Amino acid sequence: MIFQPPRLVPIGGMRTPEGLPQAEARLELGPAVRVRFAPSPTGYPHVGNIRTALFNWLFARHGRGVFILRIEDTDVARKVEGAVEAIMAGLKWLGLDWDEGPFLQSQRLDIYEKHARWLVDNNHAYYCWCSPQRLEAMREEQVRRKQPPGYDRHCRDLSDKEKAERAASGVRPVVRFKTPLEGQMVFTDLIRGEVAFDNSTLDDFVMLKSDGYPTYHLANVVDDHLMRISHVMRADEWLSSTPRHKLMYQAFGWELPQFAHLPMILGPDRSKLSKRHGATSITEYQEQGYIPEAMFNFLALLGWSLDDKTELMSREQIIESFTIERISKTAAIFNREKLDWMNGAYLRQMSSGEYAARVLPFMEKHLPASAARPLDAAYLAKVIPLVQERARTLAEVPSLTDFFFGGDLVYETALLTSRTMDAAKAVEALKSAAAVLGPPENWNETKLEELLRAEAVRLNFSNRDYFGVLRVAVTGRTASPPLVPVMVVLGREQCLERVKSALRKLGVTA
RNA sequence: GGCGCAUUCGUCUAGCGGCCUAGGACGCGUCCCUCUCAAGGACGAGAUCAGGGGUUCGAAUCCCCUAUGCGCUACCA
Repeated sequence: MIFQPPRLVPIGGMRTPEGLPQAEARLELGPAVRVRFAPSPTGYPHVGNIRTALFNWLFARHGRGVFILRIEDTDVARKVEGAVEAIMAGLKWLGLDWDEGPFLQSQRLDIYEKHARWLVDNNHAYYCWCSPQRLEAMREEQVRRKQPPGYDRHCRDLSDKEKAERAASGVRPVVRFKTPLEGQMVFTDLIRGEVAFDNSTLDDFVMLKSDGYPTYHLANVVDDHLMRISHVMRADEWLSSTPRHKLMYQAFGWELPQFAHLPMILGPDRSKLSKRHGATSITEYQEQGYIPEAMFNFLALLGWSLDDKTELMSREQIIESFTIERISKTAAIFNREKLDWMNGAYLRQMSSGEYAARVLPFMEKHLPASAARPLDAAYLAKVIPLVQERARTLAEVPSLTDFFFGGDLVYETALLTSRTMDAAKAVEALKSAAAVLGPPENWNETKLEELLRAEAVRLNFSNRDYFGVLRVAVTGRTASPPLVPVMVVLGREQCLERVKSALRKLGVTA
């Protein structure tokens, strides 16, 4: 159901050889910018993958072009169940909408097979029957002799008789590309400039596997051409594959797209991002209470910048100013602390209504069972604004506010006392507070604040000490939003109850 | 090992020959505000621009070498 072929019509004028499917385009003249995000569903999408998607999307939106989603599911063995769904969910979460696709390469096998056969028929590729064992032994030997590993081209020059024999053996061959033995592949990368590779360092790579599936190289090149991709924007790890791809474009007689290899995103240990680096999947960030606006902004700044100072930018502003020219060349380490800060900054600038709506799912899920479900929306609306500027992620909010919902507070009695406040003084302070909290007519913020401050002065307590014990008694903790507003939300009954409970902890029974 | 790419504060980055005694942000420290925690404000520490050679009147910026890091080197992507 996820495969929705766009309405494509063939166009003329391409230099595709006869007998092959012709390139397609949405209209006679497609937009100049056509880019794609082409993940392989071998795992859940991490921030590096998503950053690549984001840059492609930004480039498309900036240039009023087309953003295509293509799933490169050509590795049957490594395919992970649910990965495609996770990829799409991640894109949707960040608001990266695609204009065409998702295309599934596994449903286009005949296309790649045709192209591979065309290359064989036209002497650009050949069948190879070498067994995995032979290849393995060959590699070991090469490593042992300190030679660069690579296919020894054993099947490249088989006689017709030998080919016929092997074909008759029933062993399913792979198709290998016939890499020129000499010469150089030079191409211009939009980010790195001119890059050159000697063909002699390239071996005859496999394009079509024996199971009939294409390798990345074949499927990627064929699809990029067929889908009329104008700019191939992908992670830096693909840079050294680009000469192979150019060779294929040349063999097919196709026009080369532009290339832009993005700097990698590294883990804290400076290595390629992987499962070992904690929350790698983008969906985990969502669960941890990061909001898409912040993630979008943060990711955009990982390898791209607007100028020397602007950090917080709207999605529109980023689209407007996004250019390849301003993408940096150097790999970046994913800095969680800065994301936390940025997420907090986005959370703080949100309207309280919007904020409450975003927090609600986290409250429903993480608040203790003592909070009756469904949660009281009106009560929540009073509680949540008290922590809006205090949380860096939405996931922190339940634990910051749980004392608003619990019945009995659980805390160490020692919290009620301090260096400047022994048990006797704590009792004195709490008793005086209880007297203030008693009369219902005292229950508004200004009055309570005024009276409590007066009590602190009268009993010769610092505000810090006086409000401190009261805070522990009422919230069960030493840090909280401003006490008086907290108490007003909590209500008279609850507060008195808790002050009494604190006094009991201190040995006061009356 | 071979090939390729990269190299500015701990981290993200600005810088594309003189505006740089290198700017911003996160984090960190101090102070202010303050009932605590945050938020906010002020100030500060932190980079001999990987090292060495050139080119130039002048280099973080251009060239070369070295070092280091990363990537690729699969019938993985």
